[in-house]
Amino acid sequence: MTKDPEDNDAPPNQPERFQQARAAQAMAILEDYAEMISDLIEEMGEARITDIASRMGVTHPTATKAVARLKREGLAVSRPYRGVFLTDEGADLAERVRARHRTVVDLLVAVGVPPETAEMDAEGLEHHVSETTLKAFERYLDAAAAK
Amino acid sequence: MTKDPEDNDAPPNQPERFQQARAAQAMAILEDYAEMISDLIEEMGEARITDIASRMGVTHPTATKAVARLKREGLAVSRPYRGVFLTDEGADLAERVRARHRTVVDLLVAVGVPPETAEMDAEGLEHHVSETTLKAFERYLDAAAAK
DNA sequence: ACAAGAATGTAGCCAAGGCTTTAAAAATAC
DNA sequence: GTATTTTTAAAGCCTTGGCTACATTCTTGT
Repeated sequence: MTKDPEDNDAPPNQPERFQQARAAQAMAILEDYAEMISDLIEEMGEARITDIASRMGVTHPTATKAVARLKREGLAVSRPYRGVFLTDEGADLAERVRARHRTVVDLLVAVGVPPETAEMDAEGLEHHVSETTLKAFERYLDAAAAK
Repeated sequence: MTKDPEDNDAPPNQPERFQQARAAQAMAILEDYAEMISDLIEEMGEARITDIASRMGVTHPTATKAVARLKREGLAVSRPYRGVFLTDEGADLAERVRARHRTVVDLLVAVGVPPETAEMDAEGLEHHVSETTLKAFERYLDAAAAK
């Protein structure tokens, strides 16, 4: 065992890595709700709290709180007893999230993950895929398609 | 806009997908701490609260609480003012996490992600990679190596 | 028109995972 | 052997994101 304090071969940026992973996690829920609201509006013309909750697998009060956070962040608007709508910024976010989700699923499938599993895992994975990695995924998929 | 309640083309398992992503998240921090403790023991012969905290990028009280959770889950043991050690179960977990981390980084690099970015993203991604997906990654890497 | 049921909102609880501040114990230095 | 410094612990606060229970408001059926 090396108890020598000199022998420190941990990457110096390791704390930042974890901090960044935590930051990504903080965005994750907002992203999920924004995308869900966007989906619901597209499919049913409006996003009701009840529908959001049931699709997210949470109770209505939880959905209400999440929507409150979205509103606080300027991503959504709503009036009491009415549906929830996205601001331009929120709609933008939802669109980016949706595109990223597709890319992640496609990449997983491309490397041999069963589609059903790819869908499952992408739900958690997508929030931690950086811009750089996303670009790399797109390039890989393009190359594979052109093969 | 389709307000027809019949038109419900959401996958019925969508709530489960989100619930599973949330469950994975709950394990994530335990996994990170277990792996970190394992790293420190290997590198320095013991894992001290101070070192754990500084590498995780948190304050010591936060690290202490995390260790308390690990102990509660039967993954670690420690006595006051002594280092932290992993139980067999904890060591097992750490080893699995470490292996998975390597596989994820390797796969990212294999599809064209810059190594530094791969390290970064893997920190968040790894916790959401299912067994099935991990196996697929391994097969892909084997195939690429044998090419 | 109004009663019943469904949807939404509000209040309050809990655990997790951060933080700061303060206290005690251990290790070290003199 | 004592004093100082470092490490650990303890207490208490905050936010997030779940929950249940209860109150209110809409909507709908008759």
